[in-house]
This record gives sequence, C-alpha cells and structure tokens, in this order.
Amino acid sequence: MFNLNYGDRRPLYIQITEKFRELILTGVMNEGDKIPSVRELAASLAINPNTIQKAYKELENSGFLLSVPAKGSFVAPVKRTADPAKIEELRRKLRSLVREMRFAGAEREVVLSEIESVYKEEKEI
Amino acid sequence: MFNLNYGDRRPLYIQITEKFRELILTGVMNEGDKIPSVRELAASLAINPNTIQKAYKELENSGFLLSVPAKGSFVAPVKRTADPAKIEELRRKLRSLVREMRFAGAEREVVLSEIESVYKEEKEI
DNA sequence: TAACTGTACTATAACACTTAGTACAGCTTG
DNA sequence: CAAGCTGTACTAAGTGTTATAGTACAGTTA
Repeated sequence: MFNLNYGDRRPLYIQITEKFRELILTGVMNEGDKIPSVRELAASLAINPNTIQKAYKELENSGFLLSVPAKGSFVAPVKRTADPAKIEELRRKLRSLVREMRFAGAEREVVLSEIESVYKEEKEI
Repeated sequence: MFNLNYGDRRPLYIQITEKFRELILTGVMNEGDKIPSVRELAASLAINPNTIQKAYKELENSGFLLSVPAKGSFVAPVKRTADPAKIEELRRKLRSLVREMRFAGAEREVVLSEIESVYKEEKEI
C-alpha cells in the first residue's frame, strides 16, 4: 500500500496517519472505502499491529476514519461544516510556513501557484 | 522575553527554536542583535540551561543564530541566496497544509489573503 | 580580579515509542 | 456450527528522547 521511511525520525504511527490523511485529502480514497485491517497492514509493513492500531485510533479521533469492531476500518464521511477553530489553527501554521518559504527565497508567485493547484484538485468537498 | 506553553506536548527546546525563528522571520529581531545568554534565558524561563543550549545549537545549525564563545549569541546575517532544495521541501509541506485547510472548509480566498499578508510584512529579504 | 560568555561532559529520572504476547466479543464465510 | 477474520484492550519489556542537576574549562568583559 505504501512504504515507511526509517530515515524519517518521526514515530511510525505518525507517518502512517499522514499517509492516510494524504490519500483521503487528495481523493485517492473516498468515503466508505475499506482500508486494510490492523493485522493486514502490520504484516504488509512488517511492524507491530499495536502501532497500526495507534495510527487508526488517531485517524478516527481526527475524523478521517471510522472503525467498526468485527467489520473493519473505513474512510469516514466528509464533514461539510467548516470548522473555524481548526481553520484558525491552520492559518497560524500557514503563516509560519509561508514566512519560512519567503526566507528561503521562494517568490510570492511560487507560493500562490501552489495554492491554486491544490484548489483545482479533483476532489470535491 | 516570551513564555513556554506546558500544554504543548512538543519538547521545550523545539518551542524555543520556533519562537526565535518566528521573531527573526518576522523581522522583530535583526541581523547582529544580541540574544539572551544561555544562563540568562534559562533563568528567565525557569528551566535548565542545557535545554537553552540545545535550542541555540539547533538554531545555529539551521542558520538563524551565530554563537561566539565568551561573547554571546547573535542573530545571523540573512542568506540572500535562494535554496531550491529547501523551497521544494517547504512546497510539499505547503501543499499538505493547504489541502487540510480546504478539507476543514477554508475558502480559497482565505488562504490567498494569508499569503499576501505575509509577503506584505515589513521585513525585507 | 570577578563575573560573565559558550561549550562539553556525566548521571539520573521521566516519558514516548515500539515490540511482543495474550485475550475477548462480534461478524463472516465455508 | 466452526474456523477465521475483525477491532479493541490489556501487560511487560526494551530503547531512545527529553529535561534536569551538577561540574568544568577557556576566553571575554568590566
């Protein structure tokens, strides 16, 4: 399904949550899609099932997944209500990131075009 | 100078590096400015000097600070050369972040205006 | 000289991350 | 029905990171 990066010093369960978040946010996976079982993905990545469980729990808490005992884990239905607190938090992150890009020498147009391309991605929300 | 957030689960030395990065990127601190000594800031924040030392070392490695034994630590001169590898890395982070903002319900205009306001900040680079 | 500066150690405690193993209740399929 | 799957919930152990405490040294400054 995907690979882990052991050079990356972030915890494995964080890497896994980000992979899924990416797959869902980009529309590669859609509402209701079944994702690999805890044991299945653990075997496929050659890591401990507990680590997958932790990742899935995180994803469920943040609203990306829905886990049903004895059935499996699925991509959660997309919330259509805007979340102001979350947006405000992300705005702060965005500011910090863009400042750093500017510091690294990124032109304003480079940043803007990146935004545009994301808002043109196929996924409808 | 600033405060630590013990609710934040990130390491203290990371919080400290981010504070300084923010102060430098926003132009609050400028090239050559003297920053508090290791012991001074440790006392002011009521934490161990080793933690400050670790933060300063990080900041020096990433080019934000310049530490001189027996003299002190200072804001480093701004590199004016664009760093393509760094920009590419930050572009990936930006994409991911903007996708998440879109997912959370942020309008395209909200994101764009944030970019504009950063590029209008007083600091000239 | 006295007080400061960054830097470099050792040692210790607390915590997070990961693995290993076991167990249980519920669903699905042969 | 039985076997095998599902998510979930534990305990236990090992490892690495974070933070603290304490000490020390060489160089600068007042």
